[in-house]
Amino acid sequence: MQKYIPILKRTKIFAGVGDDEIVSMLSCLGARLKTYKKGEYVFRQGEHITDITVLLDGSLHIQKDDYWGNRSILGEISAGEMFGEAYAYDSCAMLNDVVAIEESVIIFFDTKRILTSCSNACRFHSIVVQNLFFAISEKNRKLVQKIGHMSKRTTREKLISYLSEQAKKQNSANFTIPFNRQQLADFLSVDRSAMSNELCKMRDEGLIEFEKNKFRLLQPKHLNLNQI
Amino acid sequence: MQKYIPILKRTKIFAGVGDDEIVSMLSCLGARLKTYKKGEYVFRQGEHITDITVLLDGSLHIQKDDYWGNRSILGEISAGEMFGEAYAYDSCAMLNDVVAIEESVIIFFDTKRILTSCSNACRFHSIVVQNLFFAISEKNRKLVQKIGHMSKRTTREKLISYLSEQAKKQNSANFTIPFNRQQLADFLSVDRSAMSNELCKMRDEGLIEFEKNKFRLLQPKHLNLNQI
DNA sequence: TCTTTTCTGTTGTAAAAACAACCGAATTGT
DNA sequence: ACAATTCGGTTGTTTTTACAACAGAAAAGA
Repeated sequence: MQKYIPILKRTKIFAGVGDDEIVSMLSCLGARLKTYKKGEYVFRQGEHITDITVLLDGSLHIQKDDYWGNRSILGEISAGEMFGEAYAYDSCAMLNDVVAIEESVIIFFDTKRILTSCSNACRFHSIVVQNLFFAISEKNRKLVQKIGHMSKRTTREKLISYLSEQAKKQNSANFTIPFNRQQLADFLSVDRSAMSNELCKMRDEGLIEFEKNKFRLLQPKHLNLNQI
Repeated sequence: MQKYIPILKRTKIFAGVGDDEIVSMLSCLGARLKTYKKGEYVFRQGEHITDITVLLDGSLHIQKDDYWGNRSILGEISAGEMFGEAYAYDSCAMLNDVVAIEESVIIFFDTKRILTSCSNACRFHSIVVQNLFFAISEKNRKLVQKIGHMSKRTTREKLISYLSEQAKKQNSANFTIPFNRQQLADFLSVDRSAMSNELCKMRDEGLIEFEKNKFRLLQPKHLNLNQI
């Protein structure tokens, strides 16, 4: 368990907690380690889980099968990431499979013991609860934003929605995005070439300028950026 | 404050907490009431909030303006619903406006006081923390599911994704959905008539049967529902 | 440096969706 | 019972997208 302290220290759930405190909290939180071989299932659809988990080593796929058996991969989890936290509740079943795509080490924390004040009242327990809350909140915000973009009807509107958000976030009409073209297309769930085409049309119409992943929004229609 | 106890009792955050306990917790959690006139802003884009809020009376719109000033309404909040909880964190700014669309009463809870064990250790504090966690988790799950549907390229795939999920959730190939056609189209972000058209094509091809909001999935390709 | 690979933009075509307009059935209200 | 409204389905047109194939530039690797 000791060797994973550096990884745990870098996770959101233990942000602001020192090495020593993490060690003493591992037992307090009822932490358990488990290793999975490549191809082994960590969670299965329909399963009821009660633990919050962090991937310490390896990588996982979140995948889903539809009624007709078609499989799709929803996302990848890499070391240090927390997962399953939204399902760590008795009355709800996992809706996806989680599968190890290489040998992986996972640490399990009993959700109840995290959420309930422990009897020996360890100092950092409330920090962990707050961290957990903030981590879920952040995931939540990102999901809402993504839906906001995806819900637009046309590729152009999706792009405008996304680029507007980035400009706001970076507080400037000039900004850098964390995606290349293919990644942005995947994020917005559109075809790359069609998106690239649309970006260029928008550039030709004088709406935006860009080079690589650096963008600039133009024509604010007499609006000050601060008003937005 | 007293008159809103019945509403609070029905909220997710106070599930399992009795009337008396709610009253005693209101001060413990630092609750504050505020009334908003029609059109008044509850939260503004860019604002940093520190409270978790519940709408006690009235209704609110969550809306967003893009860089060019186009406004879109992302959702409506009605009495008893919690909101803003994903933004109740110092380092993050509200990304949307929240506006009262009629006279509304809102209760504010200081997030820190909810997440930190209170000194007088009221019995139900940990229940509320758990409730809060479960409520956010549930929102999170719903968002992930929605993204799963929306990320499909065609209307047909979106429908299959959504209907598969419903079948799984209700554990039967026969199930009822909580939407009419327009609502389902809005949920999946597609055009109603196009979706209606696609549904009928799928019915003609023998994939599904439906009447009103009752659906049945057919042709499981030799798959048992339990395997999915 | 030269080769290979990745990234981005471009074009054309076929497929799909949005949009608009309409109709009949069902529902609601009076 | 009647009128008005909502709801779901249908059709045709226009717009948009996905898809495929390709090419030049940039980056990475040998």
